[in-house]
Amino acid sequence: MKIATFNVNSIAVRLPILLAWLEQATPDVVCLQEIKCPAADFPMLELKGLGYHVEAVGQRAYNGVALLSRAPAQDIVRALPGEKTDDQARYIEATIGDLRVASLYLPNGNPLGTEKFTYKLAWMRRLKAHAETLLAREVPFVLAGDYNVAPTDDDVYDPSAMLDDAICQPESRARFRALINLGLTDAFRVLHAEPHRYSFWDYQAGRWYRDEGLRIDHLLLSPQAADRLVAADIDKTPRGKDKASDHTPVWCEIAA
DNA sequence: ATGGTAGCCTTGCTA
Repeated sequence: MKIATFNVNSIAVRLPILLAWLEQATPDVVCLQEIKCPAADFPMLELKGLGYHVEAVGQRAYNGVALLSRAPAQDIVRALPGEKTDDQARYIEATIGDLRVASLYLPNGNPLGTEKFTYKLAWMRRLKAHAETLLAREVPFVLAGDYNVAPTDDDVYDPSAMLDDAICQPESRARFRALINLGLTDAFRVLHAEPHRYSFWDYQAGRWYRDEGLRIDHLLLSPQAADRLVAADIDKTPRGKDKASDHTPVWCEIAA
């Protein structure tokens, strides 16, 4: 089963690029982030036309996540547990085949010293707690999405330029490592040792043209899913097109 | 050089 994560930065604007990528890459499951629309406005028909079931959690203007899957999604959870007052559309999880799959959009957290960074760290604490719950169920799972964390300086084009960014803070990285230390596997990194492979390039300052990016989109696998990992990579093709997202898809293949 | 660009339903916010 091929599972991908793609922050589209508006599904309305990115639909042509997404459809072209689905036809070329033929993933079985796609975790989308930043759809930036209410679920009712999601372009269901176009995706059903390519053979995908669609489940989305959205809101107006910001955030929003979705799951596309060739097999129907079952037992859907539409929010990250642990905070009833959090109404930001950042999490959806479902059973697809024999896997539990989540599409998550972790808060960016900038600027430092504000409630935005506090919210990011609290969200990461909740994600860890929920991962522990999933591990206790002993069902293979994949937590895929835009983590807004570059795990190490190898995942950053210029660490000195990111010293004051929430994406590279020691606290952000410590909470990401806490997820890994539960026994989760970074699907791309475990198969690719080479540094400076990116999934995001800022629109500004010619970052894409100069390959100055960040690796912040990740697929974290439970031990039972990691045992079945056969391939993973970043597909830069969609980022090079006209009207591209600032992110590009990351994918992994889990043996049946 | 504290800018630059993109998408929001905009005159600023988020990234």
